[in-house]
Amino acid sequence: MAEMPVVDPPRRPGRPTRPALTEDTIAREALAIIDELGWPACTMKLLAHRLGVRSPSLYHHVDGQKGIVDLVRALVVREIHNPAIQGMRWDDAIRSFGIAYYRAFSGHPNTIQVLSMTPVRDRDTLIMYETFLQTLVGQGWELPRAFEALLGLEHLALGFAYEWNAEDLMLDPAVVAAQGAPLLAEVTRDRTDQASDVEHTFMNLLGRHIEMFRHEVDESKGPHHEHP
Amino acid sequence: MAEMPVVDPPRRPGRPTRPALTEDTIAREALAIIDELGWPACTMKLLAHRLGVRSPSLYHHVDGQKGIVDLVRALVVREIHNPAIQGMRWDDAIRSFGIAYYRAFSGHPNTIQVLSMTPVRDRDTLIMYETFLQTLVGQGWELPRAFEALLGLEHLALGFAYEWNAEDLMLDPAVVAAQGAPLLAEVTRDRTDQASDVEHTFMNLLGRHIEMFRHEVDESKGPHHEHP
DNA sequence: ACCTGAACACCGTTCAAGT
DNA sequence: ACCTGAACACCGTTCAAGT
Repeated sequence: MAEMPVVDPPRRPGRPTRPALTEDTIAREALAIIDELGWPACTMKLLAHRLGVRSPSLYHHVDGQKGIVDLVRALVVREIHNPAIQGMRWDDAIRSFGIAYYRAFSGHPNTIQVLSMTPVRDRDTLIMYETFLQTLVGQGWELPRAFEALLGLEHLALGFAYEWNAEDLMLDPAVVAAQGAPLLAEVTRDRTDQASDVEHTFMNLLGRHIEMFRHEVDESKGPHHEHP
Repeated sequence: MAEMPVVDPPRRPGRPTRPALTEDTIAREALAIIDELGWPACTMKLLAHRLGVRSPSLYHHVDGQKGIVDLVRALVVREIHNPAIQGMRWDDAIRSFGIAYYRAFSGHPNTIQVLSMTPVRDRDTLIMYETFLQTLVGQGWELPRAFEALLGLEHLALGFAYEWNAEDLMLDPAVVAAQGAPLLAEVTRDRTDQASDVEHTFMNLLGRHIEMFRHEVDESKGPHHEHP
């Protein structure tokens, strides 16, 4: 049988006639690897290999690993960001943003552990935040309250998306069962069956969250009623 | 001047007369490094060095890096866990647990990014969760609801503790200011001054959270009132 | 400008040797 | 049982050489 060479030189040294890489192709391939295999698997070597290139080549297009984090973040944020929330009432805007946020990260749960714990530097993400803040502040919210709402929403959505979808489950049913924690064992055991209910549960909690904000907003508008 | 040897052999090979390490001393030193320098700095080499030992020695006491994560988690959880919540009314139990959770992680913000994204395997943590669930279920909560409350509480507390205290801020005021996001720039710029208000704000949101749960519990007990 | 191979510093982990 | 030095495999990153 004829064999392919074991070590494949994907390309000989020297500038190629047409660039082999783009920021965009790098970003998409990185996200694909993370979705399939998790963050730790997304090494410069594997990423380069799947792009038909050697790892040092990446440094001509991206600012190392931090740059790759930025690119992946921008890719996910692009799924979330909807400029149209500016025209919505604040409660609809919060709901819309929350759902989009949840859905995007449910689709890419393995990105959460790095994206949620890494400094935000890319413009796309900052603009998305700014749009959210403007929408609320434009409707009478105090800025710090709007920022709290943003953070609260993020953590709610990320928590749900991560806990139920991530590769490395926080609570492995097998581990839990081995210890003396029967209730915890029950709730983690059933969890996989309930996967379909998760979005529904999230929606529910999101609604509660919005009601919570509504009370706050009403209060900040003063203790007097319109119709005493 | 007499100089200390540059390379210090902390101890010659062979079994020492008295063990140089303990699970506990390793755990405490690891937490100290993380608090001071952040997770990435807590390498096996530095940890061993600060304990007056070479890195391979650690493997006689701990199951590698994963084992160290478990030890650090147990240390932080020991600051949170309070068995007495079992005797409290559910709303007091939630408040007490939430505050303890927040305070512990505010004191160790650099642990969050690994502890919150790593599988829980240690007994101490599982017992703490189990106690929380038992307290709520024992007062008529449905188990899935109690679990949601636990997750929601964790994410609320972790989010606050991390966002305001961590080494690597998610939003660096300098970076934000350089982009076109004036509201976000304002809120992140002021944030450092407001550090003292953070706990107060958290308490506020925690209270709202509990009220949210109260509505849910009331509803699940049926639509009829005690006194029609 | 852009890809290559070689090289560097730095990881975690294993293990035989020594007490 | 427990610490050591040596060794291994694997990282990210830099850089001179080549087109």
